[in-house]
Amino acid sequence: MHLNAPPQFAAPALLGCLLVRDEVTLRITEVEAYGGPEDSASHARHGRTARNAPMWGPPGRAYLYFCYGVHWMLNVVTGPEGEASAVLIRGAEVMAGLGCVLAQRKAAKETPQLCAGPGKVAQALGLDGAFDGHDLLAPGGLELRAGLPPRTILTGHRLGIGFATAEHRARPWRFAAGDSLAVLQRKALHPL
DNA sequence: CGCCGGATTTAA
DNA sequence: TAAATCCGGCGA
Repeated sequence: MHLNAPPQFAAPALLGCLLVRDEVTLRITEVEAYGGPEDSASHARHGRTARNAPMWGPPGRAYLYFCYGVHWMLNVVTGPEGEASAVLIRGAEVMAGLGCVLAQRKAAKETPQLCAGPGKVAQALGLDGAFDGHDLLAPGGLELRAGLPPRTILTGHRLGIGFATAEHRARPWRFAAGDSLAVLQRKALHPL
């Protein structure tokens, strides 16, 4: 993991890494990079505020926020402390604790899309605002660990952004594991 | 202080 | 295709 790097470099490095909480272990399959004030789609676009403060913090911390009044979104803070950037965890596969995940997700059985989507990932891990700012590299609570990196990586544009500026098209912001089906709109991605 | 709209999910 | 359902940030 190279978290002390710009988000577009840290993002693909997070693919295959593990998110562990109690008996649940998820393997990250899809991520999306977000930058600082210069990134018009980032929460940091209006500068530092109470909500996005974790984005300016040291890498390896969690940044969680409530979206659409419905779902929590998990980000891994990247880049050097003092600069804002983070990587949204968009999808994952269940490696352990399937029973817990099914209960959290209120699902009857496992499917490739069980944890495909940022809201689903946080729900599967039972996360909420209490984990905002949590140190993912320290033991306890929610942990980020090295895992099995994908053999190939897919890349493409961001999802859910209602506009597409030249900056957004200039380079890829979304990355996914080529060996996984836990990826939304996989057809929109292409090999790195 | 009130309004607008969003890094989404699910069900109809 | 729309509803669910909050709150951050901006304009007044």
